[in-house]
Amino acid sequence: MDNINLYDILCPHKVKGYTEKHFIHHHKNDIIYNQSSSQKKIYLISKGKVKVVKFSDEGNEIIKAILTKGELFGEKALLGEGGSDEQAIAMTDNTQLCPLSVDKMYELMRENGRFSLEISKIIGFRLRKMERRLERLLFKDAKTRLIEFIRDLLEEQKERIEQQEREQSITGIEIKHFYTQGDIANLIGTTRETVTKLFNQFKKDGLLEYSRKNIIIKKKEAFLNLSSV
DNA sequence: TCATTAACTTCAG
DNA sequence: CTGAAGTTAATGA
Repeated sequence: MDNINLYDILCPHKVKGYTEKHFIHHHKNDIIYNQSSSQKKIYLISKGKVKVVKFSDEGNEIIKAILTKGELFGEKALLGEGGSDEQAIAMTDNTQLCPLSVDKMYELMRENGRFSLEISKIIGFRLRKMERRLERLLFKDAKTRLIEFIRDLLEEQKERIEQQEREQSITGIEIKHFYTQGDIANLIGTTRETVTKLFNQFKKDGLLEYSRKNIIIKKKEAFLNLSSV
């Protein structure tokens, strides 16, 4: 996955016909859209954190993704899919979004092949990622799920990390992230406490260290070779 | 092995 | 200062 530099392509008013006023602001827990929003739009996050959730019949929420600056959501509208029971909710105050109507999106895609390609890549990638996540939740234990979650992050930041490996000594690999332990717990279907415990266990084993902004992988090889059930 | 509860400490805004 | 995040331990499925 290359840089998700969609933000550069889309939002900074490079898009003709867009004015300053196309930003939307949300507060924490605001619903950005839900099943009944007829106005289907694609959103690009320019500030804050957003979760895409779905509610089961019992009413508990299943978190499908947690997204942040530069990332895109609402892409189901593009596929014409009735991804109906899906909601997007702001997780932070002062969440800032760029909405794009589906029509505008199509227009852009028609006019600009490069843009169109980027979008398909992102959507494809997202879908695959979600599938993998679901599979994991069904068959693996919490520890494995966390390991694979981190592997996904590694994969996503591959280019940046490889460059880092070349430039720096072998003391560690830095994965940047924006997840709290609670977020991670939600995404891998476990509890905050368990995530804490696992991170501490990894730390004790000298494999990696978690902090709010990054995860440092100390022993990549050892980590990658960890139990894959 | 892990979720749950619950009490506690630390952190960020 | 306050609420959120993170930690730790006990308990039980």
